[in-house]
Amino acid sequence: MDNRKVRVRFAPSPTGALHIGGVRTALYNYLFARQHDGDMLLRIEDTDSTRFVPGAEEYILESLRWLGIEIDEGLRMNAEGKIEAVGENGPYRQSERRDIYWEYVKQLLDSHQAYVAFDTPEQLEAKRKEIPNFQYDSTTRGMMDNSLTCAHSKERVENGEQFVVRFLVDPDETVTVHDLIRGDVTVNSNILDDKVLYKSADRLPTYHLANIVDDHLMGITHVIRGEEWLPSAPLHVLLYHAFGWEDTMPQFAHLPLLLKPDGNGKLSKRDGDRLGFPVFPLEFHNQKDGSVSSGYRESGYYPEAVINFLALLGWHTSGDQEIFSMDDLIAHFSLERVSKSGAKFDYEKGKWFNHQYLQMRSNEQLEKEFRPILIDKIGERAAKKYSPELVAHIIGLMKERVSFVSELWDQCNFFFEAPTEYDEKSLKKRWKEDSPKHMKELYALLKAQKDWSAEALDNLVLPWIEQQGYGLGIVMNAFRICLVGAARGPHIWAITDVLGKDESLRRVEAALKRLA
RNA sequence: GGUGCUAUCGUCUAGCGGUUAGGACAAAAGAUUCUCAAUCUUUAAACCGGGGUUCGAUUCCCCGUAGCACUACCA
Repeated sequence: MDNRKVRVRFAPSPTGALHIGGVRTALYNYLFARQHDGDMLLRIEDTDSTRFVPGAEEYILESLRWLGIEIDEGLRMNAEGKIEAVGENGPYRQSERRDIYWEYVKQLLDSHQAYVAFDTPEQLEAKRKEIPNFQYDSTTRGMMDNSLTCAHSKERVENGEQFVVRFLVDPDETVTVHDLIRGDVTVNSNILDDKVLYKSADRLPTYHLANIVDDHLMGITHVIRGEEWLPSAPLHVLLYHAFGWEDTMPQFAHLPLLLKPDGNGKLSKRDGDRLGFPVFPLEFHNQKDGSVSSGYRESGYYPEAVINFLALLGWHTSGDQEIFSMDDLIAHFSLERVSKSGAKFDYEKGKWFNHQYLQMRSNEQLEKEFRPILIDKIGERAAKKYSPELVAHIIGLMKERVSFVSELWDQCNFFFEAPTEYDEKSLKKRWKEDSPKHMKELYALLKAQKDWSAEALDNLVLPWIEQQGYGLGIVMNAFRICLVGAARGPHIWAITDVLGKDESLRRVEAALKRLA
């Protein structure tokens, strides 16, 4: 069984935006598949018709495409944004596989490993109230309304009465789940209940049945999923046994959960709103409840940074390496090195990763990303005056200090716009009584200067300051305020270099008018 | 309540019986500079508690404690 080709699947349900924890599950599946030259499948688990959210499926597939998680089989989004189904094992939406599941449900019914139950939700609710810790199992099914207790259940089904099919769990059996991350997990079957496998109301199976049947039919070799599934894994093992599929039962790996950055509990949609960071890869407009959730893409993250960040939440190599490309991850990833405990989500570190990836980009690349922002800020006509080369040069001066392209404007705005007001704090600290006098003299000095190179200005202004007996810091900072409007920015000659002589002098003039 | 999983700096983690318990984020300090950042250097910061096993436990076992998950005709 172990020389089969590795096949893993990501099987989200279209009940909303793809949670960042789900993204990590998809990523780990993908890394594992690629590393073993296996297949990555995508299947949609939409067996709960009541929770379906329009657009969620598209959203999930688009997210994976954006992140560079490629799907080999099943549903995926192509470059044109169209959803396509590839592979021989379809359909890949569970809602389209009704007939398949019913065949297998019948098989279990015929072999007396499952039975039909007529108890209504209301009756079950009443039982739970009546009996503390009520569980539908070997100790209670004899007093419930099902084919085990009712002689004419066949007729009732034929008469169209609503029913469910329950899995018959034998008591006092030891069930062992071998988990690739946690080792053997053993439970007694007494704690398991007779899970509902199928509902006649919508003619759809529940997750448990659909999951096992699909994984079997699709030749899945490794089930890599969130830890929340660990408690039901013994049930799944029992189902494989019931069908006689022991030999091809996939191996399990239950991933640790992503936890809230503060406090306790697993990361939820609300935490994003509450703490001000995205918990979804892309912005999502929920058509069902009208809510809008922010996304990493729209927040200015690079997919590589999100991938890198997520990969390290719950997995690490033995070395000190922090920056991993997708190829690096594929080369180094192993399930054995996945942590067993949950990881608190540290948004600050996510920003740091984006900073790293932004620094790796060329100025020319960043210029392309920044250009729309520039146009938005100063208008198309004004932006045209700045060549790609010049803007790339400006970005080169400032990129080290930002984590996102969107932060570039606040750092670079003075290159494109003369100050219209002067930062009060800077003035208080850096604009002295003598500053107007200094600036007037500096203005005259610079006006007479022909060579405007940084080197020439340095050789001109510094000796002059010394000659006059002025303080270097006092003059330069006042000059900076004239040019920038505040005490910030790169080296002063880098600024004069970009602005040029005319604009630099104009700004000194303007400042003198306002501040003298 | 029941069942299961987990437990190293504030956070993500390295460590797989003997280490000055390492790295990164965040924090602090210093250096640098005309400013703000960035950068560099440095500092502070952890083995949940108790029993075993062992010459020796952060590491292995048990108990406790805590956290998390599950406990639906949801996935």
